[in-house]
Amino acid sequence: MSIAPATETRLLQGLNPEQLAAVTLGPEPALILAGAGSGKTRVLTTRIAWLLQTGQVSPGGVMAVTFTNKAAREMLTRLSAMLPVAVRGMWIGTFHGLCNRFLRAHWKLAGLPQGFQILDSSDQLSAVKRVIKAMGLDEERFVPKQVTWFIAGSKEEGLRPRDVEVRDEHGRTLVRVYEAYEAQCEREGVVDFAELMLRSYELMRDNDALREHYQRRFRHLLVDEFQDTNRLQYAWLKMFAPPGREQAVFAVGDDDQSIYAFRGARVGNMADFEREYRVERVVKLEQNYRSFGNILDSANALIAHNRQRLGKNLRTDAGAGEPVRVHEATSDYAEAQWLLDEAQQLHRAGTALAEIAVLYRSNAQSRVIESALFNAGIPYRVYGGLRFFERAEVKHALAYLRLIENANDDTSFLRVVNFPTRGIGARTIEQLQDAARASGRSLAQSVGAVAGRGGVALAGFVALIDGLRERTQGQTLREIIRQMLEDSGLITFYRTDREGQDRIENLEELVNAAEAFVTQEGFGKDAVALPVDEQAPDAAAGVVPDADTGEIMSPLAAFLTHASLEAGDNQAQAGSDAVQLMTVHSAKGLEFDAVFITGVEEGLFPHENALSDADGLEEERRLMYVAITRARQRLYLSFSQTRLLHGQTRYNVKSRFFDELPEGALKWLTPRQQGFGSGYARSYQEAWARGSGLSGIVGAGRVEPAPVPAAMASSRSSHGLKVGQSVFHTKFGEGVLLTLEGEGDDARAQVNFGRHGLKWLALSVAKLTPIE
DNA sequence: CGCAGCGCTGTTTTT
DNA sequence: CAGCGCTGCG
Repeated sequence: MSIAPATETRLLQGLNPEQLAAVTLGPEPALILAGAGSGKTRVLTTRIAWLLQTGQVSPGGVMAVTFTNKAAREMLTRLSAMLPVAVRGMWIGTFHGLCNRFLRAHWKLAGLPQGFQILDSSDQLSAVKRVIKAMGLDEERFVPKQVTWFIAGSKEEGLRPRDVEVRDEHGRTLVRVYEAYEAQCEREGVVDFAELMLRSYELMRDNDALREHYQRRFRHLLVDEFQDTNRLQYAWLKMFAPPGREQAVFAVGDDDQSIYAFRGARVGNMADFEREYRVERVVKLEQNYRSFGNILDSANALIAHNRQRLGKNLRTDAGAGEPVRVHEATSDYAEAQWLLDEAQQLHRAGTALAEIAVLYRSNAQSRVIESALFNAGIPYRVYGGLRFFERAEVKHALAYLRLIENANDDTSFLRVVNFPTRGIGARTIEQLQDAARASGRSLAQSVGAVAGRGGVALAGFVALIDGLRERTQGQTLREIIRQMLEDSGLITFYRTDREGQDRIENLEELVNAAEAFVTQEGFGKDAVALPVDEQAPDAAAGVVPDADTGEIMSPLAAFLTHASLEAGDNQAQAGSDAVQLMTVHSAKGLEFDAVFITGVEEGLFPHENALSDADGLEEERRLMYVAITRARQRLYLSFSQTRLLHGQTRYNVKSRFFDELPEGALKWLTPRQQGFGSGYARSYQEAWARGSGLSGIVGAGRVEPAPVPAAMASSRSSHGLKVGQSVFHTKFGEGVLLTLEGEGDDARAQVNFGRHGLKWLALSVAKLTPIE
């Protein structure tokens, strides 16, 4: 190794022994179990820098894969801060970004048109809808969303239509839809996200020369968030670096933070990787640099309840710190009010608002909190809303741009053929689609087949697009977009629209985004570097065109690719000092001085839909683990007795996760519930006071009656139970009565028994005793 | 063709 | 409750 030792020393300075071991591992397969806050990104980037600096690999021999653009950017930024390296030759990016790069280079071999465009999820949904319609299927039985899910799921398992196992008629039809969808994408020259992965995988698998070329090229592959990879992504990786070869795969992940099983992530890939690659060194990064002891103790104790683990325990040198504060509220509204007060106090004591995060399990919970913050005039930012390139007006504009690039993009055609309205109605489009279907051509190619007034209007639309294409020939991206905004009538339309001002601003912003895209440093690197794909590689000569040399694709096509691959930030005022509101999922990877985890209730967190199987519960627990480990100094957990959900008051019990946290690390801000139900008496009274619920309460059997307000005594029902009431069951223990149905012997009650779940009980059979 | 009103349905999400 | 998609009317 011909390096200046001084530089190497500087690079490795400050790493702890585990990190150092990971960073300086030899060229062998390695699995790094990186706990939350253990300096994972630092290890990843330092390793790349170290490999480069010590001359073990050249930039062109490095591939580093992440899941999100943000993570990829972060890696690039940190890397270039460490080393004055040309990041140019390195393949650092998201799985999909790298696949795009690969397919742009080898489009011909992959059987794609040169300027193929990428469908985002909403484009894909409308494409599937069209297929379902065209096949004359019932959308009730073949729900477009589910069909889309089926297609993406199949692709992510590596299955083409012919590979999918069919059990019944319904399955057979699904496969036919999948087939037709593929044919349609092919015809229109578009690919969806999963297709990017699958196509790349198949090309590597089937083309020996190409595969050998890339295997020779990439010496070091680094994978971030390995626990989130799906089957196809792992298979893809194995194509670039098969087990038992000399390439070094450096997989970094944390099985305890696997929270995406529901979308196909396979934690099992970690164990498979260890086995298949015969990993000798599993390095655990357990030193945590983020949180204080009580927070980590809570996280460790909680996650210890999961059975399926590789095993890992976080530790810190930071001391115990503050206790984890627990708050019980009477209602979601009260919870929000309390949280607001606490946040204000923190802020007054010097915590920046942006360092305060409010986490929740599902988006529906944000509303109450938002309104509390809004009314108090505290700035906040909600993550996960509509993102820039997903906004309707922006998508309209992009559709025009896509048509300029590719007239056969039917998805885009349908999106804007009558927007702004130009007298092209449903029946005209119907005729056009029939004609297109009959001739197997695109909509744009079929306009001639429609007669009458509709035909004229259609011809006018096609002429508009053609005109735009001709007029913008050779213009800059900025000019193209400006011209399109004018000619399409979008600007004019929104100018007369009541709420059009914001939309016009967004369209202006699109021009800026394009400008930024063109001038940004990375231009020409990712989407734009469009290599020459010289026919099929000459296997005999061993010459394969590589993805890093070649011609430039048009700025417009590059920009459209960028827009699909990176949906942009969500609109909220980034940068300003504001409380951060988000789901636990979107909090992954982030950290804050103070964190509120709200709605820690049975049915919500863990979510009721995840309770049907043990795996579901374990994923919920990992989710809670992720939430807890976001906090640096202060952590709050709160739950509420009642919550307005779907317009109905729900009566909740505190989450079972509280029983899994170390009592010594917690501080209850509200009186701890003693024995059965003391916490519920209040909710019941409140429910009564509000006039919801209401049939009254009678002590049944041996249990003493609750103190019943006089007004209620008159409305007793025969079973003596009411909604919101705490009850005791000999088998399931304490619970809260959610619903009452039927009369007399038919009366049934739905009860939330916390860890035993939601139960329907026949009152004539079940012994339910009210608890005070 | 466009709009108003009705009814249904509610986890988590990146690319 | 609230957002969406579909229907039916003008």
